[in-house]
Amino acid sequence: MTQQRQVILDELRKLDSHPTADEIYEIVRRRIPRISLGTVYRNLEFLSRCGIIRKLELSGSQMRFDGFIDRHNHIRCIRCGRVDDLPAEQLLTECDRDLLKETGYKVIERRVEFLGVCPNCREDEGTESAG
Amino acid sequence: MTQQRQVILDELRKLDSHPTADEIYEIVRRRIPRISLGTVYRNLEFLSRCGIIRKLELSGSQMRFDGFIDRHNHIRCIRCGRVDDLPAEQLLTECDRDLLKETGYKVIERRVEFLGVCPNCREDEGTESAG
DNA sequence: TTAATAATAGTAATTGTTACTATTATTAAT
DNA sequence: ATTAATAATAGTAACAATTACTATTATTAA
Ligand SMILES: [Mn+2]
Ligand SMILES: [Mn+2]
Ligand SMILES: [Zn+2]
Ligand SMILES: [Zn+2]
Repeated sequence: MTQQRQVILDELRKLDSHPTADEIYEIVRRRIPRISLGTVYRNLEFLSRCGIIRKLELSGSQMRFDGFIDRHNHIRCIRCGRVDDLPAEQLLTECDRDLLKETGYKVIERRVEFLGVCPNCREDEGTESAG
Repeated sequence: MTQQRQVILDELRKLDSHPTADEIYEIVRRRIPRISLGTVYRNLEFLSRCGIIRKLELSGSQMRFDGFIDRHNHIRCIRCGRVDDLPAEQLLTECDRDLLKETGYKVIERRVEFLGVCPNCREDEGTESAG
């Protein structure tokens, strides 16, 4: 834990706004004015690989980061881009109404993406030493 | 409908692979060798704005395009990046097993993102002329 | 202290995408 | 046909997010 890494982690944990790397850079700069953007990216990558933070690969191009690693989903505003947490397993149609009450968000759309291993790749795994 | 636009649409509709703009460019080039990547991007944008194709903003950075606009979700291979269709409303935990049978995909993770309008933006809408 | 290791700052390179511009194609009016 | 107006193109430049590179600085282990 270098000073830079610690400050990045500290500042990220203060936020519930799921900032981009650039936003974190601007915040950390107040405490470490000479830190470089590369260091921010490198440490965010490091921390998320260690499972200390979460890297959110939401739709849209920019990566966002989350200081809280408990299992939860997210909701994004299609107007301003803001990303908020979603109470754990609040899901699907029947929840849209509850969500309005609980978070104030009017749900317009839901995106569900499954991640898995395709048949081809599963075959490859079988072929290898010990998938 | 220019020739370029038509060929882009034709080729996209031949595929079920949800190609990136670059992949479409490479394919269309075989029929129109002098087409430019800019034209491909411009027409994909145009076609998806018209609702003729779908632009998929899945997690991960690159945009993908879908010639089929009926409502369906997608599944991506975490190994090779391949994106496949998902039978319409197959959803969540109990489905993982069925998905394995139906698509051959071993589900590792699910990502659900809600899109909506945040409380702030909803307030703004109220303030404006006619939301 | 010196050598080995690791992380950094600063910058350059890469990548996906969009914007710009001069040229070419299409249409409508003469 | 000839012209003018419009739209789309090819090619290139600009852009923004991210990653890679490199010389320097900090840390640790002999
Ligand atoms: Mn969160
Ligand atoms: Mn599809
Ligand atoms: Zn908003
Ligand atoms: Zn695969």
